[in-house]
Amino acid sequence: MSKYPFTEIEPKWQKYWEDNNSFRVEEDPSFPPEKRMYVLDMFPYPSGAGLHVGHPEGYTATDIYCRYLRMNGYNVLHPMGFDSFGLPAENYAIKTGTHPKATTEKNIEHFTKQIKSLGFSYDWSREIKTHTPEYYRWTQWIFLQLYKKGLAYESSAPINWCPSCLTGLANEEVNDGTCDRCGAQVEKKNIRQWILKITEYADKLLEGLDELDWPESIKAMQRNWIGRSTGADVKFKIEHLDKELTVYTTRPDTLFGATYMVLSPEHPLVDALTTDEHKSAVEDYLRAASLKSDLERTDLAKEKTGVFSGSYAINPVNEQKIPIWIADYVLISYGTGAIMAVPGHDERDWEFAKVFNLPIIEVLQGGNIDEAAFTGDGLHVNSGPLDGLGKQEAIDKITAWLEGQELGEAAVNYKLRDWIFSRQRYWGEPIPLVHCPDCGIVPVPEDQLPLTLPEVESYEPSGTGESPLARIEEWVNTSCPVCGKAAKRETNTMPQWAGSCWYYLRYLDPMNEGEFVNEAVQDYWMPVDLYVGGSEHAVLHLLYARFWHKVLFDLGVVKTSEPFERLINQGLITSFAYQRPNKSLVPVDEVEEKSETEFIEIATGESVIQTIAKMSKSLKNVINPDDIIAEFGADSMRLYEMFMGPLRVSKPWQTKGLTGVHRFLDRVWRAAEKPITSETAPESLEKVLHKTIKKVTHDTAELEFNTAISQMMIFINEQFKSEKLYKSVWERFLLLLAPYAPHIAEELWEKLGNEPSVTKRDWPVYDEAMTIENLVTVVIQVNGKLRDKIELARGTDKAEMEKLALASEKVKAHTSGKNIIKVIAVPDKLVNIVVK
RNA sequence: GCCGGCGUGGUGAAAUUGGUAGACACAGCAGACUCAAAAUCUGCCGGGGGCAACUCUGUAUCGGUUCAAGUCCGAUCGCCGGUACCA
Repeated sequence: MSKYPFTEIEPKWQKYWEDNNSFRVEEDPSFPPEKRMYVLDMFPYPSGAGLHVGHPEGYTATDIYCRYLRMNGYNVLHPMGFDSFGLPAENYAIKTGTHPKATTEKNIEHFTKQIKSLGFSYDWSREIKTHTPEYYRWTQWIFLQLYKKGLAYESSAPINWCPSCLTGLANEEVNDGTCDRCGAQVEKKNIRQWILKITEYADKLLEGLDELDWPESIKAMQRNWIGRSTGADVKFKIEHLDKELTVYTTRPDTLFGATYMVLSPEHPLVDALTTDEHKSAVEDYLRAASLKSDLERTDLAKEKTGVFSGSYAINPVNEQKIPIWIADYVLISYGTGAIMAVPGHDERDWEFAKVFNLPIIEVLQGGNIDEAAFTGDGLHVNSGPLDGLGKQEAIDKITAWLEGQELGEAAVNYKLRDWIFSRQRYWGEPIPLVHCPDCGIVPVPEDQLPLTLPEVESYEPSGTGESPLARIEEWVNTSCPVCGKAAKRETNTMPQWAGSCWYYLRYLDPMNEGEFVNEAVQDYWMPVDLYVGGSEHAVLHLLYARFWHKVLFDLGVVKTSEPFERLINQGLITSFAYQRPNKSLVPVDEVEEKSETEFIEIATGESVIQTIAKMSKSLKNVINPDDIIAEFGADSMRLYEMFMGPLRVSKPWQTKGLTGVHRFLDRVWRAAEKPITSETAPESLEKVLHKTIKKVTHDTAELEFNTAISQMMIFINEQFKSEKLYKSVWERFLLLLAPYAPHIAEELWEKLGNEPSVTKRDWPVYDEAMTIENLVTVVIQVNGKLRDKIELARGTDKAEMEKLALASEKVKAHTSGKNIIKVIAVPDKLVNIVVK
């Protein structure tokens, strides 16, 4: 394959852009507000593995879009940085003793080099790294604002504990009972933690979603995660005990069907409610439950277990005595940790009642409660005053009655839990608080920020679960900022999410030493007009960032209620892999390709099928962008990632497919070697150019890059037929190509004798009239089937079309001897003749 | 189970408001150039039937609406992502 000299021109133009600060951006007031765009990529965690092909996908998309916007007269903010606190560097430090800062900065250097080798138009002068004291000073400052607003509290409730990361995890960081980061089994553990009251913002986070231009799937995930439900809290009296038991239910209308109650094993009243007679059985059950992991309590164990406490509660609506059970299918973390069980109309309660032979009463008609719980709507029965009412009416009526009797009240609950914000680790932002024996918890004064990380000798967390910082005496021991007495620093650090919660704000004003971001600069750019990244951040990062932003909004320090106006998830880049008949996957290098559709596993000789899988080291199907750039060039890499398919869907990488776009660029290069003329181009070529400008303009604006590239290929195939290169046509084509393949476009632009740089030129315009053909192909159908095609002048009227259509010999063959019922003519499109 | 999304050639994919299904590529086949190969250029390329003109059929499956359905509606099957004892 002949290769155009991309190895020379790509570094040449990257150096040119850098030397000329081509992409540096300022808050220039001459751009009207609607011509200011903030286009943001999710910044990477600088892992030791370097860039993978997934990173450049989103980055290329935004780069093309930004270059396109600049050529259309926009002032574009397009920054890049690094999410550089994080566990892998610390774990590496534990293993090798290398300072996480050294590892991190080396990785950043590598990432920067890789990112720059793709020719992206970032304003590098705004680069931020979350691990630098200049940056995390303000992360700490924001934490203090949350603390002062009462949104941060200490607690030692049982939390998710990862025994491998030796740190606490938020609910959303646990997948199937395993740690989101390392995959280890998560345990329950009591340890002192800092927690952020994200639940206080549950409603705001929910409502804010409505106004956002985000994918529905992501909004649905966040709504589902917040999990708002409405119902009622109901108080139950307990027989022979002066205590009340409050339960939360979404179905207070089924109160007459409550035949027993269930407490979570961790419920505070368990002890008091257990009678002597049942004590040993209950204790055995509690012990067994505490030993179960989350995974065993949920995924694996659908079989209901439980134990009777010996006590009874009184149903407030009918004074019925109902037994109180203890069972681990009730979670302490949701609602009140206790439920009223209505086995007739709740699947879980039904299953439990079947196992323990508890009574099942029908209070709502419509199902067969001997077979299964009925959860639909219907008329109430056996429910006293609710009889004959439907679901919603009954809920309203009983809730009002409970409130009147002071037996309960309407209530709202959320699945969302507060956010465990502290990590017992070294490589994160120190939480800027001091524990004083007299004054209690005291914030570090803002003018003493940043509170920097001390040097440590060992990165191993202390055996007690405390952070390695706890062992640095000279750092931990400090004086109280209020009373001056000896005090101790908080030794927990912040989770990795902290830095990424607000980085988009710091890009606006990265050098500001007096405030986290200047107000006028915010007004100029915010909110983020387009945010592009992977859907793996659908709940975690995107929910946390929205939470912080809303807090900052309520504090009056940011002006928009939402940070990211429009969000797009790029699809995952997958790879081919091979699958055995039992569905297990085989690494690529253990398979031989017999033919296009036949593959065998070398070791066994068994045939396997080709399938699509995530890239992974174990499947040996990971593609390294460096190799691709070395062999085909950055422009080919960029173009291929966009040509593979729509940005938003996942698609498999095929290096073979890359040759197509590489050949296209090679053709562009060779086309430029033809003799240049300033003569007027033939109309046919000029027309193809206008169509190309139209399509590329539309598709680039809509981020439909794959079809824009197809159209440029059509243009070059047309241009290639010509012996000459028409300067005016060629120039405009190079401008279209520039956002997509900026290096070759710059080089060929210069080769035409033009001043660099193409990035500063105006986007070409098209003439609508030139995109329209005078002759159109009109299709003639008989009963909807294609029978003939005729070339007609554009705008031929219906009557004429019908006449010509009926005159067609091919049509006559299908209409002769039949009755023409109807003729439909769509101008410039088709004629359909309906016959019988 | 629930929520969200997707099913189009050998492969990646196009199809703007319902109006020629498969643009643009990859792979394949044939030819040109070449001593030869690579590269390049040209042509063919959903399936069945036919020497051919042509014809039947085809967008996961079944049904519906319409002059006309990949596109709209209903049901079913399959795949992907999320979530799951949240009362």
